[in-house]
Amino acid sequence: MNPLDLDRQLCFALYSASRAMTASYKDLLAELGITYPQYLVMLVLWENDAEPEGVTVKRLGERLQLDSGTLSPLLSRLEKLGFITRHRSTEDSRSVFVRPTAEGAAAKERAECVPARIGARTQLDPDALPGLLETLRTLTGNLRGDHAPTP
Amino acid sequence: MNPLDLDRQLCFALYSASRAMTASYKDLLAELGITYPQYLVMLVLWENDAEPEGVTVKRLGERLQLDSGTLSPLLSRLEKLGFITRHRSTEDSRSVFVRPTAEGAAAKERAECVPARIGARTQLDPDALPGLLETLRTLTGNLRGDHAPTP
DNA sequence: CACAATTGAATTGTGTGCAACCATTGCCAT
DNA sequence: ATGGCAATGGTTGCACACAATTCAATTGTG
Repeated sequence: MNPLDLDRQLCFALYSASRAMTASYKDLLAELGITYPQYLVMLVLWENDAEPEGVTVKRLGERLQLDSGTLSPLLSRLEKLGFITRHRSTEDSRSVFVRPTAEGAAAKERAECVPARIGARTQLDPDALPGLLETLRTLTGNLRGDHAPTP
Repeated sequence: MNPLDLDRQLCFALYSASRAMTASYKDLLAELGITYPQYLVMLVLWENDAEPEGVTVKRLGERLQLDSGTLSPLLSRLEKLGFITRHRSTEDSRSVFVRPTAEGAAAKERAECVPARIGARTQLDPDALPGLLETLRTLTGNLRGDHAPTP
């Protein structure tokens, strides 16, 4: 069998599923006025709303596996939208803390129904979800692991 | 439980896995001199190398779920790289046929080892692969299915 | 046949991703 | 202290994605 058959490529199945997922979020997030990657940033901020200072850009990058080249302009847009503020750390002025504004914090309530609505659209068996999550996480870890030239 | 927990979001697991996969292809495709989306286009062209005319842009878009806004500039780059040629259909001059050049066709041989090398990096049980593919395809279909406002 | 509606690509504009580079800041061994 | 070095975030440049628009070519309808 042809090893290059598109429909047999895991990469394409992932690529398609990921784009379909992002597209499905679009109308729900439009109600909040943000994009999907911006939503991911807000998830991290909402998770850490106990931190009075907020979360550093470095920590956001680690959590989402995004570098400053992606995050910097994205955070600028979130700032302009009034969802977050940025301020340099007084401890170490290399670091920049990101914190939700009152409006950004309030958006959390409106976002709480989003996962369930997406979950319904997937029509997946809820019992199958944890296994799929675990498989994808393992896969991601394995792919990130071998940075070696070519096993 | 917090419904907004990042690590419990299928969307983020997919997003991470897809980006890790694309990143993993990078060094392998660098040997061919193309990017990952360009590789996907070449897969479709290689699949249809029996067609003497090639494949239309429309068909490429259907196969990859990409619109002309993405494909047009991507095809321009593949053309400049010498991998493909484009020519308008004589039957219906709205359509544009895309065909691999000799160089583009020859690259197929060099690409044949790529899926196996990626497969090794995933460290997935080969028996688990078909099930995962099926799950992802079903998921993609379900997400594309409901274009309705908000089930 | 005229002509409105549709189709297929290309173009434009916005927002990611990511590599490469840069400026500033902190750290540390001399 | 101080010169070298790592850490942090910003900037630049390129390549997607995708919505919206444009334009030419075709099709459907009376």
